Amino acid sequence: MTVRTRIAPSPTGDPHVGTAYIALFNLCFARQHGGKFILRIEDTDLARSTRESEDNIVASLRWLGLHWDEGPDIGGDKGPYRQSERGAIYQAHAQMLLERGHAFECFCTAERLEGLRKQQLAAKGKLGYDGHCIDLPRASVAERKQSGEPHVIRMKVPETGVCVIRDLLRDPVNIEWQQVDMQILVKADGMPTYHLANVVDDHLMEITHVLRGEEWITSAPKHLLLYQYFGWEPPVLCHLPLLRNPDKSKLSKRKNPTSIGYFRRMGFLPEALLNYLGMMGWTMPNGEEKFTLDQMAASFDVKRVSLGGPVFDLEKLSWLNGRYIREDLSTEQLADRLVEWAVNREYGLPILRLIQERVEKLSDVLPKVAHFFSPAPQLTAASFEHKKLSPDEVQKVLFFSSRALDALRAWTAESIRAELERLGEGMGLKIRELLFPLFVAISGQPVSTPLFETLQILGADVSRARLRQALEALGGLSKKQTEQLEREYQSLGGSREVDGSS
RNA sequence: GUCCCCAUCGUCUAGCCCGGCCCAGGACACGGCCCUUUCAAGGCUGUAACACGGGUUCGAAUCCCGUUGGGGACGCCA
Repeated sequence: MTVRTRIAPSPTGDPHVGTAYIALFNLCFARQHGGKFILRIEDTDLARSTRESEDNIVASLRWLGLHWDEGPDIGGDKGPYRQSERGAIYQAHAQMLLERGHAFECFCTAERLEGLRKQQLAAKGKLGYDGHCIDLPRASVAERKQSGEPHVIRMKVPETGVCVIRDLLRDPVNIEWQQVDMQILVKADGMPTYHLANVVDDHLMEITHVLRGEEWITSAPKHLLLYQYFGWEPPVLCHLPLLRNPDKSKLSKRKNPTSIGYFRRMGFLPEALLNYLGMMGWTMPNGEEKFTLDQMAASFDVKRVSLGGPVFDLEKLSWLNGRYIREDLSTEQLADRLVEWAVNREYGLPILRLIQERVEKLSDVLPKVAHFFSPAPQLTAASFEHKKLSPDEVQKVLFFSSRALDALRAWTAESIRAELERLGEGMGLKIRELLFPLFVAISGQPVSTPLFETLQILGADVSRARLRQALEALGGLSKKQTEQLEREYQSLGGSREVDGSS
């Protein structure tokens, strides 16, 4: 038996706790059944998939204490899709589907598809491809391909009948084929989409069980159908509940800290975080809440997973973390952990570099760098009083900055600077005015370590959390205000909301 | 809008599959008391839930149907 988890790299390479959550359950499931657990990090979106972000993901998961088996070598490499041989494998498989009549070339333009979507939306009917290119004559297809007209490959889907999904937890789930879209399998750039790559990889890697997030249920029919088209045995599927924000929506970085790096930075112990993840939707048979990975794996039973989406509760995580510090660590060990956490060179050196020329005594250091090692500062509206900026403007700056930073691809001081400068221009504010609320939000004071570098070192998630907390200290934003600000931000040329997930 | 999933304290959950032992148990948070030079921690304790309506049954948190509510999917993202 082989179980796998598949992970898409986030742009910053800092994986989502949801990723670790799924990986944890896969690992326990595999161990319980004496099988292998394989974890693949890959993305067909080449712009996102860098060696560096992959390494970061591996490092974060290892820090948590998660381990996995080496998967089989597909196409002569262990790496991602960018490897040419891998690309050829998907091409060949797509070709196979084309020849067997299970797929077709589609030349529809983005404009046509958009128009179609608008029509469908207006008609309040179901959304999806209308089959425009499904019966194109062979000769015409060949000709248009010859002339270099961009095209994609879509899968065909039965017009009638029902797809029965056997799920370990919610068996059976019935979805009518009519509801299933003619999914694009190969993009215009020749790269496979997740759906094709996923099925082909899993088969070649001899994956027998797939435990993944609930968000995949509705695309399961596509995957099952591909297995059928290829004549392969599909894996056993199991869809786990999704981690939630306090408002019950899918756990997202806009509303919560979600990256493993955030929890690490805020001083959570990996064993506590992993333990906490283990009690999301799952309990030990004896009801014990504190348990190690080994204990969890030893008594794991997927049937004990409860299906309601668990809300990620920072308070309970903190309590559990406290238990680990109190109960499992000697004072010597605590000292070691603290040193390892705080004054290691990787994290500490860049910080010292920022303050070395601003201190006269060693005792000046700690107060100046406190915001790198402490929870969010206690802020009130008074903290943000400024002779030029009105409270409304302060709020606006915080909101816009947070939105602007969300869209950033690379979390570096340089890109942060560029983005904020652009924002300042758009808002007609001097950079020093724009930066004032940010200094306060991040460090609790109007003057502090250089902001862009500070943000980089703190990381995207911690920074985001501080901005969010600052906004709350200012009284919070109503839904209406948020919408209003969002519109204003759009009119400034800001990008739309994006939320990376796994 | 269409389809799918889900539904026990504010939150995480036990119980549900195999109806009675459940006027529902534990944990976080919150309140009280004890311990204590302070604050924590610890001990004791309190408030707090089977979404609603119909069935089935001698009996339903547990089974069935409906309603409501929440979530997810509907991308040349994963």
